[in-house]
Amino acid sequence: MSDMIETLRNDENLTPKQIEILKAAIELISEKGYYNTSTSEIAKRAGVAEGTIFRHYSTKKDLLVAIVTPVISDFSAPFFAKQFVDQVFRETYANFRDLLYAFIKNRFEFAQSNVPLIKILLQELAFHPEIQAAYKEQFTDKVYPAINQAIDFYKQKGELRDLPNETIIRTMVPTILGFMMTRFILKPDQTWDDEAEIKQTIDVIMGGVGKT
Amino acid sequence: MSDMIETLRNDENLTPKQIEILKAAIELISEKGYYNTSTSEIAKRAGVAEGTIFRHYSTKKDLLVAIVTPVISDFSAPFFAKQFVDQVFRETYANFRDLLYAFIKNRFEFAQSNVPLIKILLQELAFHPEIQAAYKEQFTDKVYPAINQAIDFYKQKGELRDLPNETIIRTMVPTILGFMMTRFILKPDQTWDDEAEIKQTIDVIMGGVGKT
Amino acid sequence: MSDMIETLRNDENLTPKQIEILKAAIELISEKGYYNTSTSEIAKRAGVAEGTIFRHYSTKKDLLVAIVTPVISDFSAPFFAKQFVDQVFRETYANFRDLLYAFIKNRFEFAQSNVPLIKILLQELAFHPEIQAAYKEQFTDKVYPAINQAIDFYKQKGELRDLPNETIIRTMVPTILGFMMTRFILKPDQTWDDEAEIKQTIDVIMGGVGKT
Amino acid sequence: MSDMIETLRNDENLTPKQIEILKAAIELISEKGYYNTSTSEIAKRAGVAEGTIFRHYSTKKDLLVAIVTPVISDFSAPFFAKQFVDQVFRETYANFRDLLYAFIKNRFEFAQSNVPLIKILLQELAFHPEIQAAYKEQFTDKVYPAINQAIDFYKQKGELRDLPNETIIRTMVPTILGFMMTRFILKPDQTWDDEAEIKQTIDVIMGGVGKT
DNA sequence: GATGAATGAGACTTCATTCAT
DNA sequence: TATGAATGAAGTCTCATTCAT
Repeated sequence: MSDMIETLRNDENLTPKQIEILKAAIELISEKGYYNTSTSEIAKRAGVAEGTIFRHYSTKKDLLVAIVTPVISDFSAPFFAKQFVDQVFRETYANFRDLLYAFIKNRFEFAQSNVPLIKILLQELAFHPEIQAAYKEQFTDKVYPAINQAIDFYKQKGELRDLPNETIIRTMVPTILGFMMTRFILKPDQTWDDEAEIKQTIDVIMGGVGKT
Repeated sequence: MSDMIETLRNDENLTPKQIEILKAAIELISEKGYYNTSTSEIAKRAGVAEGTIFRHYSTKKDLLVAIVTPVISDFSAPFFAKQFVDQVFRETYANFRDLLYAFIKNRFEFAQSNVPLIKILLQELAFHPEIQAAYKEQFTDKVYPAINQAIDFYKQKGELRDLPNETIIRTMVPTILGFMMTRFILKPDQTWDDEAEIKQTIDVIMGGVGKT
Repeated sequence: MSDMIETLRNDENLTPKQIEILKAAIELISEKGYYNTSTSEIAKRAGVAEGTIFRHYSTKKDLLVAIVTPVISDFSAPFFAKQFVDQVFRETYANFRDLLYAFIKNRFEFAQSNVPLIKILLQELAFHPEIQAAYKEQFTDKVYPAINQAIDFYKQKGELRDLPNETIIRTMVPTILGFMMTRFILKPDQTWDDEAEIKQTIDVIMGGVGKT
Repeated sequence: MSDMIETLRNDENLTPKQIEILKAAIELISEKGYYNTSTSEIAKRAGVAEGTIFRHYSTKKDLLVAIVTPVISDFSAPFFAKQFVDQVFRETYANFRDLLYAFIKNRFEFAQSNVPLIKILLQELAFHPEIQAAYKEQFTDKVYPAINQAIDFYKQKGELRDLPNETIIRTMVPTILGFMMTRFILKPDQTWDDEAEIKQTIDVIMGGVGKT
């Protein structure tokens, strides 16, 4: 998991103690939830004094937000940067299936190395307006327009049925998320044939929104 | 919402105070979450003394469990009672599409009148082993075998592709749940054409697991 | 000191524990100041659990305000009730000297039985806007107008020099307060001839503002 | 205010950082009180590291004492140096009125340029034995004997009534302090005719203790 | 001398739970 | 059965002080 943090924050300057705090907090909160994890526990596991936590994050909730918001932006960032959508889509992916495959594969790998963070995000999103705000900003500003554009593009190419974009999205998103949640959170210990599952997920989506 | 509780508990003997407590608890916990709702708040909204809550539910968590476990059984109960599966399936539903429609419609209505309870269930499932136990029992013992049987039945009738049952279920469940969660929890205020959405949901599923 | 509290609050309904809390808080805060007195200390001295304090006063500062505001109103109340000023002044006190004597005597006795409370008031007034508000209300609304009226009355009777009322007040108030503070707070343990001191205080005031 | 500090400490060797620390501490403590001012705040406003404060003042209270004790001695110093009393009094001031005027005028100006320091002194005197010690030493050793001597001198000259010195002092001190506190602390923003007020203050005192 | 990250004791406050009435 | 005052353990957070750099 230290990989994860290094990955996520290699641009910020985190002191070693700060990294320990984040690691401990992620572990504990992801296991037991935000409200069942006390700052003293986090401090103990991180090997720092409790006061040290508050030197870096002035509030317990600040710590949570500091943990969770990067996941939100990192989850959507790579695939939905504007120029990516504009330029790369049409050149790179011959058809919607290919795009879908690349996308799911890529996000699958991201999810795989960020399970605890994603768990925390899903669990706490419901109760913390601060997290909701970060989430909404990311999705309404970046993800949603990008998906829309992609859908329009492949509709024009005749690969998608003439359903409202909303409907197409509402078909895709829960299918993909449902797969990933089952895979990584609900039944992470089961043995999985990931390639086959990804293909099946794509089949489901294409069956629902693709042109025969 | 009092309807809901009366419906859910018409077999148990609940005193009026107990009903007020449950109603208050459901409202508050569903709005703000279990850990952000204090027993004193529940007591105040229910119009009872704080001690009264503990006369009926010896623990705050007991109260939560008392709220949540009925939803779990009620959610699966009607459709998955063993005799229902055995006898009714083959007689009633000409094909898998019809079964799916009836099932989704029926559970849709149930969800509609139990939004707060379902919200609580989803939010707290992650943190309370007691709830997980109830959930697992219900699903492994009742729902899963029933679905399995139904799938086998319609596979034999040649309506479903020859995928592992597991895969078929993992296609169906997130698709249906994803629809309902979007419909009732994420965007309850949007105007919805429910019939159309249900059909689209069925299309997606059939596209993924049905034989062409 | 229990006298004091009974006196001050005999109209409110205070539980025994609440009285213990107030007594302990008054003692400790008056000795060591608000910021040097912890709620746990107060609880210990009062013989209650720390939580009990917060059942009655939702904040440490609330407790302080509850202690201090009654002194503010009680200090000015009896002598400055409007009807008192209107009717009693001119009938009861032949001259300003007599009024002054009655007033100082009366407030002297009040101060005597409320030393700890007055200490707290003086010490904390500077830092707590809540207390300042109560103080301002009491003085601008009640005390100040009453004094003004009395001064005008005795000016007309030719007993006071023709100074601005402001000046007269600024002569009287610090002289009286200075006496009482020296008497009760700075040197309470010295032996005092109170009657003589009161007369001297009156002489000073009359020397400054009275007509020869 | 930097004037003030330079004035007060031109004999000590203060580094620039130390001066910044003192200035910041005086400003903040005088505004918000000792307990509401944290060392980190002082450090920030002074533009130094928190540790630097503790290099110069080993304790937060040491810093307070370092701020407050000079005011105590400076307030009394010039007028009450022994030789001053002995030699200058009888030569310089024809009568008590003149002495009083010179004294009040002089201390008035001192107070005027030291408002924040005096505020701190008054506020914290009650709670810090260290400050009380400095105060007592100054007054019992220097101020009190000097005043006594002066009073005796002017009593012999027949200008003061034959009251106990104690009584005369207790008339003078609160009257003068009361005026200055009203002038500089309670209502500093009101427009004041200082000369007139000083004269009135003297009138009050003379009315109380002077021979007619 | 100066820094500022780290400390840890202790402050205030919350709240599920108990129990005498 | 119902009450609600009382409890006390545990939580979050503050801050004067230390110390390695």
